[in-house]
Amino acid sequence: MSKTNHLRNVPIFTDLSDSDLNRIASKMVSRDYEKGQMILLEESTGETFFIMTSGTVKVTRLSDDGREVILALLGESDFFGEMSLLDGEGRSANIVANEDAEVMTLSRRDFLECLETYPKIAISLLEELAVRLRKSDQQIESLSLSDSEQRIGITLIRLAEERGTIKRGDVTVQNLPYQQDIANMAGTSRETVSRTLKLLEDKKLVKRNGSDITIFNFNDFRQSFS
Amino acid sequence: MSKTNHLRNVPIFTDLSDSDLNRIASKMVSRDYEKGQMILLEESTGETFFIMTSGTVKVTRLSDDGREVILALLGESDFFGEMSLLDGEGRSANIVANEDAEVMTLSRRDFLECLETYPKIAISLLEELAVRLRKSDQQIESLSLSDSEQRIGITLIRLAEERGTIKRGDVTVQNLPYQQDIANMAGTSRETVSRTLKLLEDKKLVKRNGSDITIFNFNDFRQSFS
DNA sequence: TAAATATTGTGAGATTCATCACAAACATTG
DNA sequence: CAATGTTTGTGATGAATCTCACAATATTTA
Repeated sequence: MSKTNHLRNVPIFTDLSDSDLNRIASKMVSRDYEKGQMILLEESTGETFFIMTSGTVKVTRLSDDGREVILALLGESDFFGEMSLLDGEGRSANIVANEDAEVMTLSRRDFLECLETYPKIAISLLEELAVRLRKSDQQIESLSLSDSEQRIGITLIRLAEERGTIKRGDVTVQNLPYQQDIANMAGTSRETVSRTLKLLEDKKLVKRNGSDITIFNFNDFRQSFS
Repeated sequence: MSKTNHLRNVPIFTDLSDSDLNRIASKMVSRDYEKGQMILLEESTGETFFIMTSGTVKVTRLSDDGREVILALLGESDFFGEMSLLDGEGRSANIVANEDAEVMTLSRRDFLECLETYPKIAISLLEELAVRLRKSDQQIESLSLSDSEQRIGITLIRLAEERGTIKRGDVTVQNLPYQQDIANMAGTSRETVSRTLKLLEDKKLVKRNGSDITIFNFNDFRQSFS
């Protein structure tokens, strides 16, 4: 797919004309990363805006003793790197390729110029940040109030909403992340994830099949873990 | 103080000329709220953008059984209500006047028009949302990784950074929130806050005086709770 | 395919912390 | 200044869940 076509799929660029898209695309550069490779490091100051064209990456924060919190999993058409471009602070998170990934990049200067030139992009970006902030707020609530079963349930819902496929009210997520990663998303331990997944299966709320999981009656499921 | 002068103090408006500020101010309406009064309710759809001119409010989420998570405490020149204006979703949080508060409001239509007309406002708003998102991410990390002492320490740091006064490396926060509110900010229980504050005092890291608290050697303190 | 490595499952014990139940201190109001 | 209501302090207890230690699978590599 051409660079322009990739851009067309990115929410913040959808409002633009073909010629504008081309203008922007011409300033972007492609880069490839292998699974496990660090794309952005905490502490480094941001000079680049990234848009994913394939693969997945995880956005994490690391504590001194090496424990990891996963803030988000991003896939095709998602973007990152905008935060430190916007507020000038250093990176707040690390980004690691979760599988082989391909991205397009825009320099700080071109990115900011883009915002000045196309107010619509700035507004779309505001919408996107509002959505992310809302999700963060929900996660803060869930971490503050819920027990581990709830938090793991909510994490499954997040995964299902982002990469699940629906079939008669049931949602299947293929290639569930490792339990350790789910634990790092849910703020719990790997062992607790193992036990809880089994518990959910015993309750007939989900069915596992290798690394796939099917959530039965997704709407009810979501309801009960609201 | 005039409406225009209030606006001048608000970060997202600082780049504007006097005449632009006046134009915007003329569209704003003042409102007063009494301590404890609900300003915004979860679930209601957002039609208004708010800028605080005096007092403080708390931004909360409530669980079904009435437990509360405090996402932020806002004071003069802070603003809120932009989230659901931007992404069209319902409110994600409640806003309650923590003490008598005075705000200026802008309608949805005028707010969005503002963004279109003054790209600089949109960019400033992006910066502000980036800052908030960064804080949320930090809080998610802290809730995921830290024990209650750490979380309470981090909460004290947040409070000190927002409303503390420095004196020879020590920072004093006057009028600390109630322990219940600190607990709701730190994701722990009121009793644990009580015990932990005493513990920090025993360790000579802080000193309490009625409802004031002084954090000794603030930089070290922040360091050790990073 | 065998061996090596990575991931998941599971029991047992230790630990943190929420909760309950009051007591003490502080503030507010008649 | 009682007295009434709020906020804070503190012990005891139990439940949730983390951690440790391995066993059992699954997956990858040689």
